[in-house]
Amino acid sequence: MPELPEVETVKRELAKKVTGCTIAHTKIYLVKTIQKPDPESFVKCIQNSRINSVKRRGKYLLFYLSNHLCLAAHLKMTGHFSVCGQGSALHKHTRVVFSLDNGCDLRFVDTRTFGVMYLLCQKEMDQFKPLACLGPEPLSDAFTAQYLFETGHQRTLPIKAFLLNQSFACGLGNIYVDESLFRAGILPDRRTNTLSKDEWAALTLTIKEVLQEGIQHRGTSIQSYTSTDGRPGGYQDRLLVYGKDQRPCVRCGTPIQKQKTAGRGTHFCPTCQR
DNA sequence: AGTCAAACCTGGGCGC
DNA sequence: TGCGCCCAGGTTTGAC
Repeated sequence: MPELPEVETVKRELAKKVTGCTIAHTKIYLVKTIQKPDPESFVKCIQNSRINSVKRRGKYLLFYLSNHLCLAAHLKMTGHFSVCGQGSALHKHTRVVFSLDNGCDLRFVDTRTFGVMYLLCQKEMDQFKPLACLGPEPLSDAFTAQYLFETGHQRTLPIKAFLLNQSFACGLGNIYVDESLFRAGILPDRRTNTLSKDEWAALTLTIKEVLQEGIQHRGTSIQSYTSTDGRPGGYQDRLLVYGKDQRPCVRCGTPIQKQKTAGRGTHFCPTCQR
């Protein structure tokens, strides 16, 4: 399940592998992956465009192209990109293939078919709602304890729901939210209006810490995620609560509990988190 | 303003 | 071995 560290890892690898390449042709295997424009226009517009850069915003991968276009891709739960030789066998769940002028394919493979792509004009990206409504990047200077406090302290939703809402903090998903809350010692269903300034400060730090460590270890590989060359990430070995239902807490030994909060499987230590 | 459920999907894990 | 069932999850949408 790609969250910010996984998407960032993919972005860095793709930037090395496809920057400067030209898209010679595109084949769409699953039409619904292409959300905008219609598939014919998508293929036509993208043909012969050069990939100038690869960036990330929240969980979106952004391919900036030579003709003032931008290809925005969201991996959702099981989407991933791979770069491979054009002769190599197609994976069963291949959804879109971009054939590049260097003899390689950029392939989008997505088992559960939730992943989506949009082709946008670079100048209309500010008005494109899914990108426009994203909150600040958690690893940016704009993401401060003061920002979180001001955004959260008058609301009454569970802190977990708050952090999963991409318009407050973009890029966080289920795994890194559980890990950040554990490290900050805050229960996932605490209402945002009950957090003290110190707790907002602690949470700000643990979010940045957890995401940075996630990136350092090239993301978390659970179920399906691998980076562009099929190598798994390594952060799953460092998780403290996510997926640890009934296992002893690393700090106090209390069994980690699992409950549903904000509609998500949520892991926490009932002793260390208050 | 917030909650909840449904929708979109497939594969893995479970019990039988 | 194989069947049926449930669950996982990011995001949007709509009902309440």
